[in-house]
Amino acid sequence: MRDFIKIMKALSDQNRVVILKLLQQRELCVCELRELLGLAQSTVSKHLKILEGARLIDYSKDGQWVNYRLADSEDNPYAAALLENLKQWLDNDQRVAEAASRLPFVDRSTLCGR
Amino acid sequence: MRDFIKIMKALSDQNRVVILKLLQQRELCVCELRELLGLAQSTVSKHLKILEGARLIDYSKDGQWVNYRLADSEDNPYAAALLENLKQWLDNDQRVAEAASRLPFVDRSTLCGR
DNA sequence: TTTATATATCGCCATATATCGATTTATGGA
DNA sequence: TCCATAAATCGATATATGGCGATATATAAA
Repeated sequence: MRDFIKIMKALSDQNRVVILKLLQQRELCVCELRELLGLAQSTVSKHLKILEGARLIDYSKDGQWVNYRLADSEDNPYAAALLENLKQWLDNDQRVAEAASRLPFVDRSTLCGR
Repeated sequence: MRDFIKIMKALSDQNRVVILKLLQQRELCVCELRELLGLAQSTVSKHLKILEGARLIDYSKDGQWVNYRLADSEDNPYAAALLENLKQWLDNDQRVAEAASRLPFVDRSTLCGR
């Protein structure tokens, strides 16, 4: 039950759902997500922590960046089912579509560093 | 998105999930749920209102009782998917199993007035 | 019509959550 | 070694949520 509730809570916030929808397209670092969501960096980090705690996303470090991606949730039926469902859902949502449309133009090297 | 979030929020509480699992067995009135959950009547009503707002449950009046049941969510893909998933999930959860085991012995006519 | 009872609503409180700015930590480059 | 920068953590605040008891509403029975 605890795992299930954790996933439901993680999915109970619009910004976190948008993050998952964006990660369906490609891996993203925190600064790219910050730009796409228009939130403070600390807020994005906190959201990512919650998604990670629910085992909906994973990350790997790439130098100074941390790349986040959808979790490979073989051993996690709730996460697997919801992530699968989410692939079909919400593509036409205003906020998702708006952020996704800007995704191709977001690039960490122009955004962050020099 | 709003509908989706509403469903996720509705499913983000253990007691509400237990209610849905119990309603998989049969229709239940508020006083039966109050007994099975061990919560105040007003609290149960509030939970039911939230589940109803997410269109996960429906009700019909039967005299002084109000019978709640799982929603017939044909036109509601999010609710349909989650309710379907929930049928497979959480049967072995401690709280769900405990409440479900008492379900056969709960009867509105003994519970509520005589 | 009065009374009893099942349910809904209201008001309150304690806790949880979303957000931000400031600070800390970690990594890469000078 | 020192500095710049990406990300994490901390601290504060405003809002949301879950719980209860008290009250209001609706229905059935007397």
